[in-house]
Amino acid sequence: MLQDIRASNISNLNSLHRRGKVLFSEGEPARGIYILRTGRASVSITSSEGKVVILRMAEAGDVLGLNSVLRGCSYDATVKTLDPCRTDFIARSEVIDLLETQAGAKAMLALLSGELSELNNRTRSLLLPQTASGRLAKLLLDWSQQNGSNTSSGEPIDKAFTHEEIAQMICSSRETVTRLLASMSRRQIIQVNSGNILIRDREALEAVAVS
Amino acid sequence: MLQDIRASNISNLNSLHRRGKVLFSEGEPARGIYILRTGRASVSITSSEGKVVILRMAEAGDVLGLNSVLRGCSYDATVKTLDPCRTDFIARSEVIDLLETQAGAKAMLALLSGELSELNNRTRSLLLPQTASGRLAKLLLDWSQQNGSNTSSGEPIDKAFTHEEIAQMICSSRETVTRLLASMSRRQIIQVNSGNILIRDREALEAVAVS
DNA sequence: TATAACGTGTGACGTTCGTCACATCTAAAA
DNA sequence: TTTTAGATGTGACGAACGTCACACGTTATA
Repeated sequence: MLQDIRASNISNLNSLHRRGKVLFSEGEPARGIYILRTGRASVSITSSEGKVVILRMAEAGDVLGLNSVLRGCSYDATVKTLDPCRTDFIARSEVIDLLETQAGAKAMLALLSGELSELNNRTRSLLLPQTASGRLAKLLLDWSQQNGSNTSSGEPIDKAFTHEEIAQMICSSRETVTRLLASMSRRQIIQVNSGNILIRDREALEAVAVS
Repeated sequence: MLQDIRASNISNLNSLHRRGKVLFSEGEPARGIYILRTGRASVSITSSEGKVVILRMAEAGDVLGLNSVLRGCSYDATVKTLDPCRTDFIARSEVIDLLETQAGAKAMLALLSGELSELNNRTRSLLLPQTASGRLAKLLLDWSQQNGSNTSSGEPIDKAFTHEEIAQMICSSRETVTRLLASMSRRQIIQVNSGNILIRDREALEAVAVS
């Protein structure tokens, strides 16, 4: 696997980044790939007027920028750390070399395949629900599935994001997120604690998600 | 290249389809890939309530369903022909065999890479503009770029889609598309003829696209 | 030619939600 | 502790647009 690069003889650059560091921005020539070792990072796109949409949250083990590097073009998204992060970096030329090995090519195929599936899911979650409440409900359900994958609705979601960040994930505004979370709380569908969210009525949340 | 499969010894199934035929639907187990030889087809996703979003228009040479086949899961989109179409079909088992060859793996890598880039672009076009007019303007500009890639704005766009189809491409409603096209016509930005659209004022259209 | 079936044009209306404005609350820095 | 920056809560307002309803045009199919 490409992520196990430390075991190989590829020269990689290990770095530590503070919270909020931009690893690379949309439009910069793709100089190489980053492998996230610890911490989380957001993968987002930005419009010329500054609107931001977060496409996915990267976690430890994720490879960032691979497709842009393979295509030899500019990065097609911006990656910003949400926590202090440790990363490995592999320069473009070495990635291209890896492409010639059977194992390397297959590893990259698996990575791109995974990225494609994930982007497909995100696209579906963002484009199909017509309302902001639908997108928010879907996001919460996705989170609860990733978290403890128990069917029991007892597990709280410990994703600690600001309303602003959530808004960017569901293509909405900060105020709308505040209002929707408050409304769902009032209706006993969820319970918002400091630092986590608990789903109290999964049926109701699923009903909102399809609206 | 995978698309040149006719030259190889892979057993492929060549078929003719009428306009409107569904090659495969979201959720069906991925039995194999389709290679579009002639005609166009829409790649779309559907919500449980019937809302349809067209993610891309496939054209001759495009390979459909590859990622789902590689992952061994269900198709993640629905493909419907817009014209009478001729297709080749390659069963999953043969695709998996191809994966073991260096050339096959690299060809698939290139295909997935292209798909990922395209989906990224579509995502950007659909999620970043906050208004329907912005998304429509962006769609028209994309079309004019694909068409005659001349910078001269004289080339008409000969895509013949119904307002309903355009609405599904820009996540809007049929009525809104009708109204927006009429409005842009009135403002001398475009000229709508039967079967094609001419961009008369590219500057203005670009201004609408970023709004 | 008749008659659907489908695409298009347009008015009226209400909901959703983005935006502005400001208050309050929390937590980090000084 | 005080200060300050960021996060959250909430009201008011209006633009955008989805939906319903129906008229009109234009191809196909009988």
